[in-house]
Amino acid sequence: MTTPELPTQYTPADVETRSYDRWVSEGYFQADPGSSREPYSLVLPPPNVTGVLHIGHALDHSIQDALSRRARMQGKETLWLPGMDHAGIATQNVVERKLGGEGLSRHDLGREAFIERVWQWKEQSGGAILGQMRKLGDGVDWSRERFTMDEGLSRAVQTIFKRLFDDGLIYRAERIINWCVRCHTALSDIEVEHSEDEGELVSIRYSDEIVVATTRAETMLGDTAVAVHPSDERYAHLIGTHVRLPLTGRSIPVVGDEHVDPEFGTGCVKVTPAHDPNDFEIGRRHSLPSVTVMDDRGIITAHGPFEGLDRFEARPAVVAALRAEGRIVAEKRPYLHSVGHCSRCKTVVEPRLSLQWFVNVSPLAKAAGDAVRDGRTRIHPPELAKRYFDWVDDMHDWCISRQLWWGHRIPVWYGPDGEVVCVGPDESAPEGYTQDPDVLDTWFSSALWPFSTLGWPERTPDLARFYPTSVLVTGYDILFFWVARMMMFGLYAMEGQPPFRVVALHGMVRDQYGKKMSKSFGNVVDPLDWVERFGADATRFTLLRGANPGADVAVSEEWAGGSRNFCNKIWNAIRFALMNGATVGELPADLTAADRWILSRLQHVIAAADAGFEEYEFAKVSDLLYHFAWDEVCDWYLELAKIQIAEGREGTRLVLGHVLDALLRLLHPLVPFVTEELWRAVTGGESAVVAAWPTADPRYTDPAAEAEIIALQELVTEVRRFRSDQGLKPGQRVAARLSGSPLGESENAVRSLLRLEPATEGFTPTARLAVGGVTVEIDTAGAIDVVAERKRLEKDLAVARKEAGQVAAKLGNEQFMAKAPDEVVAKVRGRAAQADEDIARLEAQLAALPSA
RNA sequence: GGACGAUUAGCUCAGCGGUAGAGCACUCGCCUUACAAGCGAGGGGUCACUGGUUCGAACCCAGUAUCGUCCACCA
Repeated sequence: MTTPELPTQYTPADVETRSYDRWVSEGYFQADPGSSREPYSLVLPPPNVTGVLHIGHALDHSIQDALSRRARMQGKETLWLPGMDHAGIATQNVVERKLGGEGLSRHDLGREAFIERVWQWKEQSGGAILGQMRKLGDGVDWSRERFTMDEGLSRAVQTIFKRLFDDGLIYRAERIINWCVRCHTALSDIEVEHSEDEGELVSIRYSDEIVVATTRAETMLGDTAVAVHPSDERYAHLIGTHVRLPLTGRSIPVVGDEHVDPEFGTGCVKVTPAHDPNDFEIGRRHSLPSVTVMDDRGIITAHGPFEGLDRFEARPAVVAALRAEGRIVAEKRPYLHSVGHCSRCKTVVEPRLSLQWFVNVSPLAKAAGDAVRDGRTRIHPPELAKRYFDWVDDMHDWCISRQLWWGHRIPVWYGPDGEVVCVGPDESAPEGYTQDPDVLDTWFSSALWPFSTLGWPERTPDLARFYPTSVLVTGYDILFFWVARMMMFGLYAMEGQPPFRVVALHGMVRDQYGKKMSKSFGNVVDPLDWVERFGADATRFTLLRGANPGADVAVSEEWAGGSRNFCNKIWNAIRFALMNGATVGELPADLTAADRWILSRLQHVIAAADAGFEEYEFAKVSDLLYHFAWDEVCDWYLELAKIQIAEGREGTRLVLGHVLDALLRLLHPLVPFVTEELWRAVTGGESAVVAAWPTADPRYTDPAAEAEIIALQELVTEVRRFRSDQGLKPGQRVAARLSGSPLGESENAVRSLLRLEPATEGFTPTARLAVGGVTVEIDTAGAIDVVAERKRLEKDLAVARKEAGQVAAKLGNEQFMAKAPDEVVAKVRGRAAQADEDIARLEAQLAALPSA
């Protein structure tokens, strides 16, 4: 065994630069589809190539790394596949902004040169992300790194598009879509964020009898009807008549439509089919024309005085003009209403009539719902499944075309006479056809990630072996964007096999007050900053300690510091063990109670850790190991081991080695760097990465030893409490006489821990403590603070009497005795006995106190 | 407008039917040769409110309040 000199303080920067390259070059993270081991696979939610990883990614990665490292240690053929997403609109925006800084627009460059620029940016930005992942210690299979715009993944996109097209599940239609006037593209419904914004609700008189209300006055230029409820008595007689539209003088019909709520406002609605989704539907039902009054930049195109104005300039201008004509009958300002914003640039989204490509999601969404309903995929925590169903069961068709340049180009070509041809991979469009200029929504290719990365549409060994993946780990915020769509496409492309068996959702990382992190608020944590200051292990451990399933994680520097301290604690425990000759080997039969106790506790901890991992309870697992390591191993066992080693007990060295070896392996998935270093030092093994995951061994379960050590702990704590209360310095030795129930071999340990001298000639006890049948008489070699001690004993006595009273009342309650389960009654009886014992003890101690 | 979640110690959170817990913070005492990034001993909570179910409720049910999140085409 090697016994390297470990410094007294652990320095994460040193430890964390040593292992990663070796892990990769040894091929530990590289999966083999040909092995006979049970497969365990997961795909990394691909970060956007645009940015750098934020603390939320660090949480996501820490969980996945923990799961995959444990699976690997369990002997499974483990694949964690990394990669990145081209993130169409987000990336294009970033590069456009950079161009803007040079005074250029993408149009100045032209499509091809612009895309070239984006690729350059991708190389640079993507590299930064890979560096971050290495620093975090992500055990991913670099040989399988993928990018959504790779050739193979692009083939997958084209293949599934063609398949969906041929199945009639992709269609092109003129619809009202969400349009971002800044990004110049259509957006899907979920790319629109709604917020309650201030606006102005104006009521406009269209005729003597008809008043309509609107928050978007400029759209009235495109009105082609007024709608009322067909059974609204006030207006029924007007249906079929016409009114003259103010400002334009156009004559528009009054129609009756069920959509109108007679209770709301005046009961009359202006109908603008080209600029409002509801109005579009009304227009369809009544064959109304659509009049477009705004272009793709939000500039008014309707001929007249407003032409050329931006929509937000036109709005007050139109209102002013109407007021001048005496048409405004009421204004409500401020008027709070829900306004959609582009999720990328926050610009107010404009509903716009436009020709776009859509996925008919009905059959796909049904299948996606069923797969979770029948348990082929389990959503964890289950509470979040309801959200998933709500979404999947009522999904609108998905607008997939984007008027962008960066992305997968829509594989549809148009002939000179309007022919439409969808071109699959390895096919080419007929001569003279031109390709649709648009690209696909970035989530279209993300939806293929779990199988496109494994080689689909080819039938590769990876696909056969690692699909469906074992688990998907991601934040609940992209349940709809991504998870639901992977489910839809996975089930469609892979003959009903869902992309993952489990979806394990985590929350968002928040600051120490539970507030959302935002750049403007200045509370954003950069994971690399923490890695530098506290270490990657501490950063990961901090995140995992807070990771309750589906719940947000509040983190702070204090927590990170605490995690760093924990790593240091482990470091020093190992340092102590190595200095004391801890070793791994066959355990002898003659072990002390302390040895048997810690071995027994270890078995419980292994079982509990397994249970926690199975349920994705990372906070529980972290907490469990934290307390086992710190409270039990370090604070008690190590202290007892010191005494036993001084006594020359060989078994203790072996137990120490055994327990620390197992503890390091248990901790390795959570804090890989420091455990790797220490585990190699303790065991001389090759690497914790490929070490076996500990399994509980019932032979070491020992309730008697556990009871014995618990009794010892209580006794020691009580005496320490006395010493502390009495102001006896820790170093001060006092004489004591122990008697009563058998402490057996532990008496020496108790004396050592408490620095109790044997009672010799002239021993005159000044205090008598009794715990669990053991009586300790102490000669403090001087007067004790009788008043303080009496006060404390009386307080404890009062507590004990109260407890005794409560418990007696319970035992005297017939209903309780009749209905409570036996184990509960037994427990209460135990409490009664304990209370009686406490009372007797405290009374005796009080009686033994010398009078003041 | 719907749906879901939360409300427990100063802060962040566990506990989800049988004696209120953790980390950090706080108080007191300690440089006890693994660790002061440490050790020992403490203080601190009518578990949001009101009812109900139960022998027994932080935990189950109903309602109220306050936060939060998601979803929504009400002009």
